[in-house]
Amino acid sequence: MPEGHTIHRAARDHRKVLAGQVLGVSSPQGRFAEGAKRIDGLLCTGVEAYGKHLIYHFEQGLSLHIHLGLFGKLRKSKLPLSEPKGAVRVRLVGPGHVIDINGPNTCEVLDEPELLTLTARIGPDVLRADADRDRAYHRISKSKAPIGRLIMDQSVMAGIGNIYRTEILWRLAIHPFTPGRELNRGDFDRLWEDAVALLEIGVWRNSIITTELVPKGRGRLTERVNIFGKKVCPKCKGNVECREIANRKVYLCEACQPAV
DNA sequence: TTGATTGTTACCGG
DNA sequence: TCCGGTAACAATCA
Repeated sequence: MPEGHTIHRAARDHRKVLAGQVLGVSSPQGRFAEGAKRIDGLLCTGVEAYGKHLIYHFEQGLSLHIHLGLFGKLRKSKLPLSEPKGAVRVRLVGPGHVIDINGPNTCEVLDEPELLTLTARIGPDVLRADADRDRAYHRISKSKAPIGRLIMDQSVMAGIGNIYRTEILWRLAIHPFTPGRELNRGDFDRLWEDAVALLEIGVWRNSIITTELVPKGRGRLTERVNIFGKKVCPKCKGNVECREIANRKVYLCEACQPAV
């Protein structure tokens, strides 16, 4: 489920619901390491996203670090408490709402130095105002690795996942196997700005939407993409190829995204 | 039961 | 040192 937009959306939402409140924190299906620092009954001082990592800040310099991985899910519901559904590893209980965190890849309490170590290894996040895009360009411009690998490398730039990778490169007519150092600054800036725009739409609509024409109206918002998982290129009607980069499927149109 | 999946990390060899 | 490949882990659904 989670690319960067999911996590940023949760951070913005959970901040409203939990920040400034003393939380009950439990682990119905135990996931905290034995001897982990306790955060239940502490004041939640903020919620923040760094790429796909979600950080709940608490008093005493402690924070809860969540990474949903491929399968994890967040579920918010109103009090009163209901039975946890599925593999709930952490349950955050505020004055009016409950956040259940199902099947996260990472779920740990960090102190300040540990949080610094974590954030230091996460690249500039396209959805963060403080992101330093020059840092991302610096890495990309020096690498011969395919751009399809680099933009999904969270230490190069954070937030893009497998679907956005395919969609962004198609929108910019960049072949996924293009070496990073072949991109000029203009290409990179367009790529960065398209990532920001698409992920912001994702946050707003709570769904991956990369097509230009999104039907208005109140219909249920489902995922709308151009070529991810498709057979026919919507632009040229040609064949969509499916290849692999970094062990994940990437789709491309050889006609619209010519190799360099 | 099998396979696939909007993710990450550790480890190994070139 | 860097880079690419592989395995492992996570949970759910068709």
